[in-house]
Amino acid sequence: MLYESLRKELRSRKYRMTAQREIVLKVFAESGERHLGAEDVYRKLLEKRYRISKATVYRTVELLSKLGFLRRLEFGEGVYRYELATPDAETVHQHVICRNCGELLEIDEQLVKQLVKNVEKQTGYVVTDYDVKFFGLCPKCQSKNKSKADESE
Amino acid sequence: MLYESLRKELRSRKYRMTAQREIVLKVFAESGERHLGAEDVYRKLLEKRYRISKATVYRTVELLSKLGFLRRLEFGEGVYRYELATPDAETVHQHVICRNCGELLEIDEQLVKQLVKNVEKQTGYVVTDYDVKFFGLCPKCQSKNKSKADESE
DNA sequence: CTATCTGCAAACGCTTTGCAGAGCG
DNA sequence: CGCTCTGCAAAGCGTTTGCAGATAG
Repeated sequence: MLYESLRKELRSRKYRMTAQREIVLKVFAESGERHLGAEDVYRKLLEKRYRISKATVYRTVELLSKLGFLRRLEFGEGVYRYELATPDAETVHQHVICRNCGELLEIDEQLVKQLVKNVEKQTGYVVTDYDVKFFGLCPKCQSKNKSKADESE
Repeated sequence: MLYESLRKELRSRKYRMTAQREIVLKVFAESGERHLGAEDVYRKLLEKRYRISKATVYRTVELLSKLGFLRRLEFGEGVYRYELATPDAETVHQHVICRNCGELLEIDEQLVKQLVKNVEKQTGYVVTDYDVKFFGLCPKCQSKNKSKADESE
């Protein structure tokens, strides 16, 4: 299971398995929320009475990303967020974000895949990963908001 | 010209035209580099012996974005960058970024436009803007790097 | 055992804020 | 002249780092 493969991956790269690393990974595995910042993880651990230092959380989250257990995201808030990277399923998700209410919707990966192909062809790059975000108004806010769009941003 | 339209836009929104605002805009208009962080702008001003406070630079850059003279970008470095938003030409650009050497290439906007259409259709959102980044290896680094891909990130 | 990892606290870099004085309109 | 803007310095926030002691293997 997950922690076993963490152990294996760590060993194969000459890192050590520690309680802290397992616990941090567990936060992601068990958390309902999907996009956690390092700071969020730290707070969650405090709530659960785990005594892991903030520095370790930051280091761990980065390590877990490097190992492929987490994926680093970014929504232009000035914070890095992370989520569980389930390597089996295709769970990369690109988003449409409502500028008004903040609603966040995933978009069909297939649409993006197509684009990636074309980009590779056009640029000669090998694309290993990507980050696609669309901003706009969700259907709900389209009907509501005709006026206050100006002062808000 | 540019500073005139800045003056107008400011007045129409009840802001004032100040030397600082013009100067900051000029930095973008005259700078060769395209993606400047607020901190970069501040340093450039220091070099040129302009005595504008950092706080003003931050405030100005934000204001200029709000007014549509600048556009805020973001490349996952934990810094906001800005560029001149030339409203006439279609200068939105999406990028392919090399994970190895950092080279940054623009990709054809048309490719992305297509995707936007589909996303709107599928989600019901009105997409006002977007942010599309691809990461991978540029042709040069593809040939060079067969080995050190691991430790680097 | 010893190299890696952790905790702590301090440092960091970017960004924001409060306030008193400067200056645009 | 009044209201906005600026400069300054301090604080804020997320993140990183140096170091001594703890711990995995």
